[in-house]
Amino acid sequence: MPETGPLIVQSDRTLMLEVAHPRYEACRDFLAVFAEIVKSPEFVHTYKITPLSLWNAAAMNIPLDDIIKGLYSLSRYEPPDVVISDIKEWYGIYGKLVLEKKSHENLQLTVSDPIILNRLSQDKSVDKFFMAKTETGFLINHNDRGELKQALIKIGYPVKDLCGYVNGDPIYLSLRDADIDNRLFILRDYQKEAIDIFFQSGRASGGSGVIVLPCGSGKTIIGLGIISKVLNYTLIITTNNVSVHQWRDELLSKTTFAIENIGEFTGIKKEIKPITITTYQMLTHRRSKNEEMPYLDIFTNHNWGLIIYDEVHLLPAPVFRATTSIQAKRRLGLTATLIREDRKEDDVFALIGPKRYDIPWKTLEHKGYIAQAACIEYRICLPQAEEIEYAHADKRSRFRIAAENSRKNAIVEELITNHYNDKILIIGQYITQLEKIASLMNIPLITGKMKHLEREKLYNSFKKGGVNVLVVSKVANFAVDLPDANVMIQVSGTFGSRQEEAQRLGRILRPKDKSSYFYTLVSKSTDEQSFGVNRQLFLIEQGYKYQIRYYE
DNA sequence: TATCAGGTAA
DNA sequence: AAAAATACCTGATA
Repeated sequence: MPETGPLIVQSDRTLMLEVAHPRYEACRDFLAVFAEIVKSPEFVHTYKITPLSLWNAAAMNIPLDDIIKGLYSLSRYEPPDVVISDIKEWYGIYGKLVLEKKSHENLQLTVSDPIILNRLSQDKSVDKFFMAKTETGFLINHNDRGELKQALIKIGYPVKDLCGYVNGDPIYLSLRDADIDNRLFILRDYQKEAIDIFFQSGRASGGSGVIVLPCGSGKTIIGLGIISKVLNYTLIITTNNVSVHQWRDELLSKTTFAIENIGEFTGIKKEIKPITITTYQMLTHRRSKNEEMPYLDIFTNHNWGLIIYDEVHLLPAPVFRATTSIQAKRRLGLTATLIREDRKEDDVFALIGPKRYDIPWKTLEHKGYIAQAACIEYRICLPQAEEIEYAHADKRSRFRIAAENSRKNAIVEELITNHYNDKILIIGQYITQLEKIASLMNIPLITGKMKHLEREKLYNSFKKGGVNVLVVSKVANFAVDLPDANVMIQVSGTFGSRQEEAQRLGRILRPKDKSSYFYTLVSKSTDEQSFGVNRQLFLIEQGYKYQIRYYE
């Protein structure tokens, strides 16, 4: 047992990782497979082992032995037996409950552990699904496939679903060798790998599940690749209309599929075609509360063979509900983070499927597919008057006072001067704050109020070089058409959203000659600073380090 | 027939 | 715990 590892495993199942250790990076990448970061101060990062990450690791066929051996070789002291046996137990649960097709109507849930079998037959939350008990498990109606898996994961038992899929109506298309502008178009190695793994898993256990890849790494193309393998009627659900058009344009540009076979199902057009693209809002729309959702039956009213859930971390609850009833259809979730701020990760696991593929952001950076980025956090004191206001304010107003710290403006100005050769986006939470920055420095401001045509004009001059700095509100969180930049200055952000921070960094990661800079400005020793810490967790897990600079 | 303002929802 | 943005529908206007 080496006494020099970077990791300390404690019996409360937390892991402490020493940042300055030479094997820090190896250990961080190792932990990403089965643990979650919970705190990341300068010297020691804290992780916790979660059952869900272990199930995802098991579903991706990462050997348990690798995890255990890795822990021993990276730990400073011998890992406590309780932790090792917990890991073995949690990891081992995946695969102990297997759902298979028994007959046309019935499924068989096989439980290969007598203790779990016994426990399940007495559990009130699941026994209603059991039509009959067999020697090794239970008989289930195929209509309960989704609800059962959801209920079981809630009590700690993920199900390995081997029931297979029904095909939808057939289509034909293939990927082009060159896109519509005749640029040669070849799948990158990881894109090919993701497509193959998803499709292969379709034969044995999957054909459903989630692919996790950074923004700008070509998730849409992976979707197209999977459509071209499944070759069935496909429903694509995404977050907004711009993204609907982007999917349509990519289909036209990169596949042989004809435009008359692509439908848009949105507020403007109500088309159902062999490949149909719609939005979550469309599906969950209702005129008023207490009314039903008129479009939610689109899932079952047509013979889809594949459903693609774009940005699966944003999937709304009613779509989860609708998804429980279409477990026999192939389902692909695409996302950059898998983290949901509402802690519904287990619903994604049970209803869309386990994680099938992911690749760390830093790996893509090393391969040159995404740009190198430096993350810098400025901690800025409040000016005296605002400090007093902050001290007297109630909890609710505090965050906003800290966010709108007027000293941030001077720092923004300084950063713009330093980056005179770069493309800069200034992004923030509050319109008043953004208006002030925009008018002080005479920079164009884009908010949700601005008409789309006018936005496009500004995007264009930013792209061409007439404008090099833009101030943008939350529109930039969703705007798919926002041009590339290489500097982002975040003057304020939503409370603790790891997801938002990741998305914003993703904005400046398109590969280019210059490296990228992500500045985040927070008021020192305020609520804003502590929320900032939470925001950064996901990116630190992905290998980004935040430099901290102070402004007294 | 297309477009816009106003209201609602999550 | 809070603000902003989006996308839906309806009904009016040209």
